[in-house]
Amino acid sequence: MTDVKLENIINHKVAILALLMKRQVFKILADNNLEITPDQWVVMYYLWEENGLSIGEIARRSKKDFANVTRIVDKLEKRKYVTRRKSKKDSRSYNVFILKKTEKIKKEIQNIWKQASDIALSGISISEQKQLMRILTKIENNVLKNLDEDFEPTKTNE
Amino acid sequence: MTDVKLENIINHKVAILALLMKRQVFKILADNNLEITPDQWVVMYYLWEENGLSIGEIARRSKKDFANVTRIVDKLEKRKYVTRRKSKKDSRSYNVFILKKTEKIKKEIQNIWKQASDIALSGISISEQKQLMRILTKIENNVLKNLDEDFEPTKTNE
DNA sequence: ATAGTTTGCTTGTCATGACAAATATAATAA
DNA sequence: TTATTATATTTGTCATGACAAGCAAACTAT
Repeated sequence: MTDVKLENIINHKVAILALLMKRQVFKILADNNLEITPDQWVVMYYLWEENGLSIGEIARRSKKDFANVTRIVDKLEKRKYVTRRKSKKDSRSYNVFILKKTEKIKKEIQNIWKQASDIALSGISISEQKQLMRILTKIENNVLKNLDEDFEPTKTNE
Repeated sequence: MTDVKLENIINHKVAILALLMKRQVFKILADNNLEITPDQWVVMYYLWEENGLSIGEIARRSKKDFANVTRIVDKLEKRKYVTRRKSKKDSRSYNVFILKKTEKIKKEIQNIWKQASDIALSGISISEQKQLMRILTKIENNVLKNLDEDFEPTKTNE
């Protein structure tokens, strides 16, 4: 037998789709001369939701790696989109604040995500969309649960 | 208004899920002491399907960037999984061939994908799975179509 | 045949992801 | 208090993705 069909594996399907979608957003961003990346925007998004988050909190919310969030914030800081300020409560920690410059591009970037989403979902009914999101959330939880288990392999001390 | 909810954007949903799934497969590969990455395995997969593909053909089939396929093949070559041979038909081109060493890990890696897939899909019925794959394929085609359009912005000469 | 174009691949650069190691500070235990 | 441990962040390394530039071979038009 020809064994596993890569195209039928959900992991691969999702990986390819994510790749294509990211490529698409990159192109739209480039076409609009926005010098910001999708991941930088994701970090800014969480700051718009709650300004002054710490690096660690951004990492947790965005599900990104701490180290990588550090570097994304570095770049945003260099480009004057955000500032770091040492936390008064915990001097190991930094709070990241959005600067005014971001206001100008906020709407524009939101439009781009909307655009990308509309293209992706064209011809897909609302009920299908809901169904899709529901199943994806279920899968996400499955994977998250499994990843968590790895960190606590034996709960001997509870 | 709080504008766009990132969690509800399909692009972001898929991106996060892809991230988590990749993280999961990475962990499983590490746990099994396999010194090969998911993307390297994807390249090998296409070679198992058809041995002797060119770099370009692998890139097309895997939807990866040419440049990146070059580098993945470099690494696979260094680790003695594949060899490059200059094509007789087109001396710009290389054919990539799988070496015997890969046989040993083939089954093992297939099992890992299967495992990862099973975890992701646990509690999701077959009909939901089919529905999911169908919608994802539809979205994939939407995005692909849109990406293609960018390369031929004005079809004046047809 | 020659110039211009296309194609196949490589190399370089930047952004990111995963992970490990290092640092500083905080919290906790002895 | 002091030693140990935990936490927050940073830095370094490797793999990959996107993209641009470069090179060589193939193709095309004149």
